Amino acid sequence: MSDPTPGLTPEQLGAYFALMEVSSLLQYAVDEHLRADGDLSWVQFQILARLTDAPGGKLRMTDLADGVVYSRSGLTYQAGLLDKRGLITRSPSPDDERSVLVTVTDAGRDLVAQVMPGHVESVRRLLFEPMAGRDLATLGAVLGRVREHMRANPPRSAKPRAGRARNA
Amino acid sequence: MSDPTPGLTPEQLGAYFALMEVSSLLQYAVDEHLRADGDLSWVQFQILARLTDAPGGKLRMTDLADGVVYSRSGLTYQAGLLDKRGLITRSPSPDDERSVLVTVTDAGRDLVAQVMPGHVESVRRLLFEPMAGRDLATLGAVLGRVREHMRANPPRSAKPRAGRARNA
DNA sequence: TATTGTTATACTCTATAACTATA
DNA sequence: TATAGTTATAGAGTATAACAATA
Repeated sequence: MSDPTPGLTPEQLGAYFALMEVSSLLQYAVDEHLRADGDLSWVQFQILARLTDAPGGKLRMTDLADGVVYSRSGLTYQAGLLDKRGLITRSPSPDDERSVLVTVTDAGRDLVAQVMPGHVESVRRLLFEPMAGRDLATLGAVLGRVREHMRANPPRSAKPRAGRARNA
Repeated sequence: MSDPTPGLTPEQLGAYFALMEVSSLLQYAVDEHLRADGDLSWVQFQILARLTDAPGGKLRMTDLADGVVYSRSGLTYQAGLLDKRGLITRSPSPDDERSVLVTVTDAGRDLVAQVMPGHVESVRRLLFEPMAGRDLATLGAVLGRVREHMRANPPRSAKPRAGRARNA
């Protein structure tokens, strides 16, 4: 980090570490709130939030896996937990009998609504409070571009099927 | 996310999600490389890198816990693994008999050196390739400021002692 | 009493591979 | 044959609390 960093300028290195630390601290804080306010992990919250946002509150497992989890069995596990708690429902898709349609229940929507204010407030306080309007615009633009770049350039060892469904 | 987001503008929400996804993808990719090139996890790499960077290659467990891990037992666990592999050494501190001084071994330094090029190259390719010089400057500055803000504002439920040593 | 660190334990989450069923 | 999903299993990592030792 002092010297053995050929290929990255000190400025880049600093930005890299700052990014990793900020996201780590943010996720930790947010996770804590979700846990306390609704007994939800970050992954579970994301699943519920995506469903809440989807038309009809329904998504296929595959669509859901996309971006939330890095393996299918991981999603099955999390969906199992949410199902047990009555926050989602799973049923075979009419279109494709192989697919499973996941649907948020009313209880699921209620829980999201219950947890959202505190969640959002954490993010606002920790991430955006110290940020000027101009900074926000740049940050959003840059990170958006980086995200697209990363999605288009999956790690060389991207698994053909078990990998993050993002690559599918 | 469509509506239930009082307190965050759509722009903020977008930046928030982009940040989380970018850091998640980056960490995943980087972790994969570290694992493949040196059988190291991200946490283990951070420990070794910090030691490599420290004067004399030595740090106390407490200093090391700071920022790397969220519990002391977690650090003990990771240090145990690195110790077993001969990458670090642990010995009682002369100054304070309670403390343990962790030292990188030559093998540890070698491993860091071996892993660093690929690591840095991943980061460069994924994170900085799509980034303009001006973007980098802003990103670094903003994230640096956010990091300071977060360090100064630990989550309300910061544990008195078990918490991330950062708060100690 | 407070701090440093370890240990025991329990638990969560993840990933791999094998398997079923449908397209 | 390829895709969607589940299951079994095994392993990595984490957190809590209890503990010992030093300041």
